[in-house]
Amino acid sequence: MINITLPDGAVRQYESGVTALDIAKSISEGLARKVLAAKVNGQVVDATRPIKEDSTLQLLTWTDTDGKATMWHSSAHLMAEALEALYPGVKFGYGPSIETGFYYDIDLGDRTISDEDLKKLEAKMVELAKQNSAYQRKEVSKADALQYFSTKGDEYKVETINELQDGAITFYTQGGFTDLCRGPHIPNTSFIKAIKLTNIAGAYWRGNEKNKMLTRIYGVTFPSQKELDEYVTLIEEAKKRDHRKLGKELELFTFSEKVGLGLPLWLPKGAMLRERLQSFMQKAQLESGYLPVVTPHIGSKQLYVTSGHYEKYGKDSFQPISTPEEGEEFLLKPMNCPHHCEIYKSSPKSYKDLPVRLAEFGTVYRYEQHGELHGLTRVRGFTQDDAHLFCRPDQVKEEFIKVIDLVLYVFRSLDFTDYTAQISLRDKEDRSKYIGSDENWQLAEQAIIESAAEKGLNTVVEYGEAAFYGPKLDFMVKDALGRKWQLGTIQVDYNLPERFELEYIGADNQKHRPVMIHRAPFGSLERFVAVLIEHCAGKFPLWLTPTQVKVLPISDKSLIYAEKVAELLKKAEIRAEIDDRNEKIGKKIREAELAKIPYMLVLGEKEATDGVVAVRRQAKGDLGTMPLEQFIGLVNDEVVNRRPFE
RNA sequence: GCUGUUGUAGCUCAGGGGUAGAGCACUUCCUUGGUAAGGAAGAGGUCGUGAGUUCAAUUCUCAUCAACAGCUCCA
Repeated sequence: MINITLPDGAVRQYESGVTALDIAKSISEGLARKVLAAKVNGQVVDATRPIKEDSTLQLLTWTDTDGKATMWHSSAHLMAEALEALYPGVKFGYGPSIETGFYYDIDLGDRTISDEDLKKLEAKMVELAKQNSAYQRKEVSKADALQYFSTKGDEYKVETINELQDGAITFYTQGGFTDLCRGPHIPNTSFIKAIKLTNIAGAYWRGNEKNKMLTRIYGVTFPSQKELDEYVTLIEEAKKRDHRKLGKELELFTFSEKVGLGLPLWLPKGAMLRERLQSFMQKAQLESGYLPVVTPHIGSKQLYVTSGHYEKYGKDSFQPISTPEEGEEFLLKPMNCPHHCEIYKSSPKSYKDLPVRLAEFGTVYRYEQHGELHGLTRVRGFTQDDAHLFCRPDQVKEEFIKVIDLVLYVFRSLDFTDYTAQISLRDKEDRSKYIGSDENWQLAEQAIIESAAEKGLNTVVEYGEAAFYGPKLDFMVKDALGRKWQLGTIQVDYNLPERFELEYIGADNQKHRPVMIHRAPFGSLERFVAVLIEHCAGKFPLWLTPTQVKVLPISDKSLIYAEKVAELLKKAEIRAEIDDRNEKIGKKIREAELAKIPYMLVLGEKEATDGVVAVRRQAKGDLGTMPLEQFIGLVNDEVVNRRPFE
């Protein structure tokens, strides 16, 4: 007999060799019907694997992330089975589960597959799922594994097996399909009730652009049709939040082929929104001891040779522009830090002067590959809320923590709660991508890790995500469609001070090297606005929104009163507009609602007579009448406290 | 940059070998209307661009540009 400890702490006894599924059945049949996989001693395994020693056990169902992942991974196998049935000879790459759903990379040879084919494939999957095929695990020797896939002619699997250790290779078979797989899998295909294949895309074999491009089919499955319907609704809602769509509708920004790809044009409403964000940041920075600086949009090529940017990105950047006579070369600035280093150097510094915090909304230009451009989130010209802190080594941590505080203050002020703090470190294998000594990197990494820990940040570590001159603490958020973007970033840098030979005179009257902290809480204004739009679905908080109040006279008869009200609102520094068109009130309201104007004042003869305003709140409706002063007080309160829209 | 899909009016989209259509927006007139679309008339497009096939191309073919999805990249 063995002891099984359940999540609630209860310990039950079972025969050795019992499976998680057996245990589930012993608890209740209903539970057993829902079990997708099991976590035994912290490891996710098949619910049908025998347990032979005392263990802790958690039964995984659809509500567990690992349960979903197992189901989706099994769904990838089901899709592979369907593919093989419909397209004999198809070869398979990788087929993992992802955050929502799964994909499988396949090689169809000369054939192509279209969106219409996905319907057939879905139908085949449904048909196969109904056969209740069990997912059967089998341990195989490396030789046998190679033999199987060589015979089958699947070179991708052969390549994968060649890199595996003998003795650690398993196959899973369901129905007539066998795949190389570590597992785990759901007990059988009947759990997969609703299937949606979402899209087809190309993907390089093993993610390397030098390799052959395979066809990737994405899909998602659910335990019932109801959940699939909910998912479809969710996707539709997300699409409505897309900042590219809302940016157009709300007249915030536009693009022009003639101006150039990835070069956003800010329309008046968007520009004003941007300016408000800038003033907000400037105020916060002034309070935190930052000093403003302004630098030009171009800099001598030599500047970037010194910084190392030229060597690293020179050929993948906009190429230098040169003077007509002398042929001097200048680069559009891709970074503000070299300029700021030169500002630091413009006067000798004492240890008493540090830290020096130089801030600039610096517009930078980077060549991004054509296929990378994406709305405002990935552009070729953008403005960073950049600053560089030059400090003594003993000040690094304190400064770093203050910057974290600032970033968190910004996020809080804008109601951003869903973000992750990512510690971006060097690639473990390839160190050639980075400049500077190991010692400096270790110091920088340590400063970041310690500061993040001290602030109690929830962090994830990502290797290979560091900048070439130093590690970063990146604040990541997701867009409406679940794509992850880096917003704020804080970087510790021991390398640029060396390259620029930055110095200060210490208390010992000797020259010392300062440490630099690069930081941008918004990251770029473009990306930040994009994410903000999606975050609030275009319903900006009152302090940011372009038009705060729309004054709606019911007819010409109340026009004079309405104009007076609009005038008084403007005097109170409230962004008010009047809709004096010859239209019915219903239409004016509808349009203001669709434009997501937070407040509407409906003014007719009654209000004019009583000297009050009838207030309507976007999406909420009529709030009744009140004196204008009271309404102004309401608006000011909402603005001062930076309340979110709802 | 790579693979795939798409490109028709300011916007959203229909159509299809014989030189184009809807809704919204816009203009004018009528209407002075009380909390999400009042009525009528009108204006607006060489169907992304360039070639080819054809008596004839916006429609078919090719190239090119751009957008979208994914991959790769991201100081």
